[in-house]
Amino acid sequence: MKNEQPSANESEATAPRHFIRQAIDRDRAAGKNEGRVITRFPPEPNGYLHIGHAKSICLNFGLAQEYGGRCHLRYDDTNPAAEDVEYVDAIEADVRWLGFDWGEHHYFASNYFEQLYTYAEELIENGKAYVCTLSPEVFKDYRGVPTRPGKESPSRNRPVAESLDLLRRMRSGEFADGEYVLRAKIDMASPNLHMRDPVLYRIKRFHHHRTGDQWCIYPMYDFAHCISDAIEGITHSICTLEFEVHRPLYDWILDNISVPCHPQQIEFARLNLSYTVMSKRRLLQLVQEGRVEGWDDPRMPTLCGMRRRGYPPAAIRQFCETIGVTKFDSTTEVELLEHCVRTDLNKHALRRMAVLDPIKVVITNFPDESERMVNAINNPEDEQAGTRPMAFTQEIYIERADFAEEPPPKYFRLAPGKSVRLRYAGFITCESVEKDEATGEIRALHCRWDPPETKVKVKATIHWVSATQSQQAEVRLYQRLFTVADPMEDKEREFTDFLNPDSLRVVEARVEPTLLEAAPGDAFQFERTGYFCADHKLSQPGQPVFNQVVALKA
RNA sequence: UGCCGGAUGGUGUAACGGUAGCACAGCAGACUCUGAAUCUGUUUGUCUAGGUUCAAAUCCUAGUCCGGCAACCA
Repeated sequence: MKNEQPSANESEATAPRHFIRQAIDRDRAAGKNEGRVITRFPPEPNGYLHIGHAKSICLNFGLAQEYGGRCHLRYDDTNPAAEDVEYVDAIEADVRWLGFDWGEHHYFASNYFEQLYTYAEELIENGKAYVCTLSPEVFKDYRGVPTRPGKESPSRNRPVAESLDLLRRMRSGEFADGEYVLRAKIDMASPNLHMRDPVLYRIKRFHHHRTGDQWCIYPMYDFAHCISDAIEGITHSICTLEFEVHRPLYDWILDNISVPCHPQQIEFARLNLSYTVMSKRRLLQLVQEGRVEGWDDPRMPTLCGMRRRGYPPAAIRQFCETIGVTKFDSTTEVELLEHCVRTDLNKHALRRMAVLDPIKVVITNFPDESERMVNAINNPEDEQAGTRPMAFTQEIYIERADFAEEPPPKYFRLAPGKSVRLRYAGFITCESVEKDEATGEIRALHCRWDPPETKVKVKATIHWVSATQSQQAEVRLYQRLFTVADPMEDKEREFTDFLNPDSLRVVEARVEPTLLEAAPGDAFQFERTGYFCADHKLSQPGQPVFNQVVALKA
């Protein structure tokens, strides 16, 4: 399937003026940054991107596009203990797949290590930072708690020259991990814990995926992030709510060093989705415990999972626009995401017939060996998609659920003595039921056939495939990964207790022969059943495996 | 019990002193060679209490409830 780029008016058409757009409008009206809008998407390469990241990606890249600016892709790779190059490539593939392009603007915080270090020395020289010798345990004690102020470190008034010397020796590898840290000199009595002389650099002997063993000291997020933003000339540094309390520190650092500009940090609420979990830690746990088949398992809320599942990127973008941007911590119902997926696929997916749980129907008045070609419409939403021929034969398969021996009230489909229309192929009336004598299981239905021209009044049309011409294909049916809307709600139990044991069901379906030519990623609507997509991992040439993207509405 | 943020139907959002709107979900109906799509109708909402005003979701005061913050993580 083609990955169409998001058009500029894709978001503008329905764009509500959420508070970040309003802030940017105000800045531009006031002539701030000469009206430029430069944003950034700053993932840490320590896990795979999920639908929550998509919200941030669409926001940052979308805003840049909307205002004629640009968005940088920058890795926040300041903690080599957690990060790996494996994730870098995966992140890029996901952002591209979503439809966004960073152009030349591809950066790593680690590219700035030398500059960052220079700013650290500047801070010391200005008396705004010092090297502290407190051990981690004592350090914690000195920090105090939210309701009680902290205590000043004995190192706080260390002479500038001494701190400078110590920092240089930290860098040169003279000390053991954790022996010294560089701290900002702010206010140990601040009600904001992050302002109580926060750590700026720590000694950490870890091989970095980009800088190798060049460094044994690494900057903390708070120090690296704001300066990286300033170096890149970011105008609006958009992040999630939990960084709100970091904003005073973000501003303090930039106010106390000679950076070229001072970006503005703006926080918004991260996405929560019902019937799933969204933290990297828990997603990793599902993978490691083998609860799913990997990060890209189609049941995962990861972008690679959704890609395999067959979610169109345009649907995810539409979803991200629809949910809006606020500072209110909320949970969006997964039904809305599914609605966006169906809306997109309804317009674009070719229709095909596939019988997931086949039961044989023998047409009693149809000549043996003979076949009748019918014309099936490929996509009623798109005339350009044309038609295809389908062979109607003496024996066909229909869905087991489309026959009821004792039909309940309001059951419109096939039953003994009752008629239904076969999609594009006339009508059948059930004359007799052939059962296995031992088990009572229905083996086949014997039906009389009437051509399409016949004037018959039926309430239902069902799908079918030729028994002799259809092919076998593996189809994977998915349900929600969890049985409850909020797997984290019950604090007494593990979220894995709520895993849905039926989240994956594999069936052998009978499909139209042309479906065997489906290429990985091709999406179809199996009529009356749902949307399906050829899996790019499990499919073999000529033998596709289909993932259920989403069912049709009941 | 400290600081920061937040509160509009079941859910997500809009309205920025002037008719509480949209989408999803639900329900009912129309249409239909997909019980889909489409179309129509419809149930349900401004956290509470005061105040300002001709007029308050919106401004003010007090409260209630919810989220975040005490990694040498990001």
